[in-house]
Amino acid sequence: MAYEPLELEARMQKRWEEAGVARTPEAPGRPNFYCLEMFMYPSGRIHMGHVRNYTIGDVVARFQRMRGKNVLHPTGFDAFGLPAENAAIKGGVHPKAWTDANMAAMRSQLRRLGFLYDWDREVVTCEPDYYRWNQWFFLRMYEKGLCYKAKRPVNWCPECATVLANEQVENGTCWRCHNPVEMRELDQWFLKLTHYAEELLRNLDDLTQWPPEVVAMQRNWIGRSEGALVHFPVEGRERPVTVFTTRLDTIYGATYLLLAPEHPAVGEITAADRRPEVEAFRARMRSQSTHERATTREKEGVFTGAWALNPFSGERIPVWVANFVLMDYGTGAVMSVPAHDQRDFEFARAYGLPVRVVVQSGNLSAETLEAACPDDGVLVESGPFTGLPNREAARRMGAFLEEKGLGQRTVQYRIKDWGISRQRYWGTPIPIVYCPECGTVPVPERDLPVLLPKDVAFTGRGRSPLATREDFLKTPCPRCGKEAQRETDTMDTFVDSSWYFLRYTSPKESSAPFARGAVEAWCPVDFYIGGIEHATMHLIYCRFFTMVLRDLGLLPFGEPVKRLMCQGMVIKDGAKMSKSLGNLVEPDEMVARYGADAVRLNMLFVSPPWDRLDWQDSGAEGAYRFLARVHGLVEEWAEDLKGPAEPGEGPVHPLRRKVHQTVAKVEGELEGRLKINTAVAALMELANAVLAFAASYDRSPGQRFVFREALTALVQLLAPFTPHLADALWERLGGQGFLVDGPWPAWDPELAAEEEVTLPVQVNGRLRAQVTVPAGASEAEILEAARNHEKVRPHLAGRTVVKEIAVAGKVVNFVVR
RNA sequence: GCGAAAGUGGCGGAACCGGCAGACGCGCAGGACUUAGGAUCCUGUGGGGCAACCCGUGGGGGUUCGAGUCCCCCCUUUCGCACCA
Repeated sequence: MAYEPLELEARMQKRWEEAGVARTPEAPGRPNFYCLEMFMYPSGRIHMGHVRNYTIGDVVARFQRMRGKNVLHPTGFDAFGLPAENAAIKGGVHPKAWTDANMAAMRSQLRRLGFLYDWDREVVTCEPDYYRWNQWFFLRMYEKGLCYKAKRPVNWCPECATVLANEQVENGTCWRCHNPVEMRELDQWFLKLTHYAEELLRNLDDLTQWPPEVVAMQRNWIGRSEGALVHFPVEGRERPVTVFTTRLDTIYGATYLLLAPEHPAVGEITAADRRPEVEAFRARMRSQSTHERATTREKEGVFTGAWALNPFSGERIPVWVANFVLMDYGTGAVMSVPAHDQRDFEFARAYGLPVRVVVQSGNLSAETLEAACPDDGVLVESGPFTGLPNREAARRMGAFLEEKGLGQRTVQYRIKDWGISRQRYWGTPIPIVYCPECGTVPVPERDLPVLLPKDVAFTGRGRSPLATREDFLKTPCPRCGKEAQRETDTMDTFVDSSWYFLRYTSPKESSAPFARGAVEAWCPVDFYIGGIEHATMHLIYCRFFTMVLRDLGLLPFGEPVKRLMCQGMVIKDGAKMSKSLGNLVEPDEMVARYGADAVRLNMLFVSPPWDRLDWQDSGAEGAYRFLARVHGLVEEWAEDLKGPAEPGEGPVHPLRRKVHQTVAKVEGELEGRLKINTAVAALMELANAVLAFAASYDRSPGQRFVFREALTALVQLLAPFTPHLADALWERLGGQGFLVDGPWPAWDPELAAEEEVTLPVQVNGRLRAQVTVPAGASEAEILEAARNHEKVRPHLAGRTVVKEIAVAGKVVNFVVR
């Protein structure tokens, strides 16, 4: 029978379904393993990026189950979000209907690919059963002071008509639509990410099974820096201006002060002496978009007319406003030290402000300086601190600062609190009521969930659509009963994805977000796979949530994921696959042609999982041919292999050795470094060896034993990669049940060991011959064999052997003169 | 600009600890079987000589008996951050 993957796969999937093989096993006494892939946004259809991500996960999940573990391998949908709402605005479909239709289509695509998901545990975040717990967490955090409302300048995307979190702004543009982001002063709900900044940073050291680039990106994102707050008295202002600096040692070189255009002190200190140019400058800065501000490199500024006092030197220095000083980092004010900071240097040169060297690291002179010098050195012109090495000086100056009440040492983080308010419909309603009497009142737990109303007007602009529903908006105050108004913003969908992995452990739990016992049994996640684009969004947020839930007493651990892998991007014609570029490749057509097994295998084989993969439609054909050969082998010999077989006497048959080596190789890859492409290559090698063996197979019991062992092992090893074919062939060979429940073949190191080794023989490092010696040969025996090799002798003749090197199992090298 | 990763046949890639460079596959070439083949099977496939041998992992230097792998300089590509004081 020819290899007909469509028929075969349909048959196997039906039988898996009937037998319920995907149900999560919870056998007592077996170790648990939680294999998770980042769940999907229901954008429409599955594309090759999904196929790659989920195939890698499926291989690991199936392998671990074959190894005898209980494996939790769930999936679901990150079902809230803007595209559903945009579709509603554009096409008049309700976001729920749009989402449901997409999920149905994607589910069937996933099933077709044969992924072993326990669909009974599916989590869909737009369901009230799920999002009520978002509201519940919100209230718990509110009680603990980890959730608060504040009026703050926030990132606003005019295109999406909503606020964005700091993490969701890329290069001054919206992470979703890539239009320029503006700053707007809005009342927003925030989660206190900064409360965990230190722990988020510190724990990174322990995430040794995370890709180092993700750790680096998070470290950079958290952006810890040690420094000091220093108060500079300003003439004509009661309160001083406080700056943040990491270079307190350079304070004697601070020749002027800089304020961000938005700094509140600017208005106060210019009030006495209204300088129109200051207001004009601020107005111009205000009119710039975030993107414009972020990309302008020229240093621009204007003198405020005010003067400050350097608290260390007592020097009178001018106060300027500058475009490159950011209001949202530090205090929005900096002391400018042009000799030792490049930005300050450029500014000073542009406006003719004084440059003073205060850390001498050679023979720097203010007159000849061409760029700022940030190097370490010895303090000069620094009052009582002159002569000290600058690092030592920084310590003493910090102590001095605090002693004299001039400021304090502090730590600054770049990471900010997480703004979660979204002025949109398709998300979790924020469970807050505003009462004219009682103020901000949290919705009592017994009234959860606050249901998202179905019918609203999708204006797509301005206020949240929820505000258009009087019956949603107006509600009695939970505290005093008077008429009050609900919060109409919804939550950022990243809240939904911050804890979904916990919900999978007990998805039907109705009295809590998750069952404590179930979470303790399965979590933290053993292996998590997803795209690196979430390095500073989802992967920070879910770590934060885990810490918060731990501190709320809900979890016994503070890190969600033990091992993380980021699969490489699937690109097409040099560009990332995306709907907007129109280069999405869906698996369906190829699956219809070559079968799911071939598509999966090709995806795994063609490059290491974490490398970028430029998609070529042609690849699956090779995988198909390989599978057809294996299929043909089993079809041809299955009957014969039922005949008498016994292990023969004498040396280990080379095919047996290859079998045991291959099991060791594949097992090692799937257990360890996961360079899955080389595991697939090893399977192909084994298949080639079996094919070659079959050509001279003599049907003796001894050979039959070797043949049967080899073919059986090959089929078992294929099971995680190409489960349909493997199960079908397993049945053909007389195997019981489905391979996902094992057994995984055992390998014997003695059978895998080579009896002879072939060593390269070099003369002066150049390859001259190869010698084959017994595996246990001594150094002397190896050298003897090498010396006498006919191709080596001429190279040694008439020369003096200076050195003989024999590295067991590796190489022989003669150094001659 | 700063930071990280990477550069290997016509292509995807392999070489895990410094030890035979190019596993495995695609493609290509020749052959077999065929009415035919874009099916299947066999053989070959880094370059030059077609033998001995020489050259070869972005370029240049170095360490070593031995370097794709380690060190220094340079080039290129990709990714991340982007005035973080």
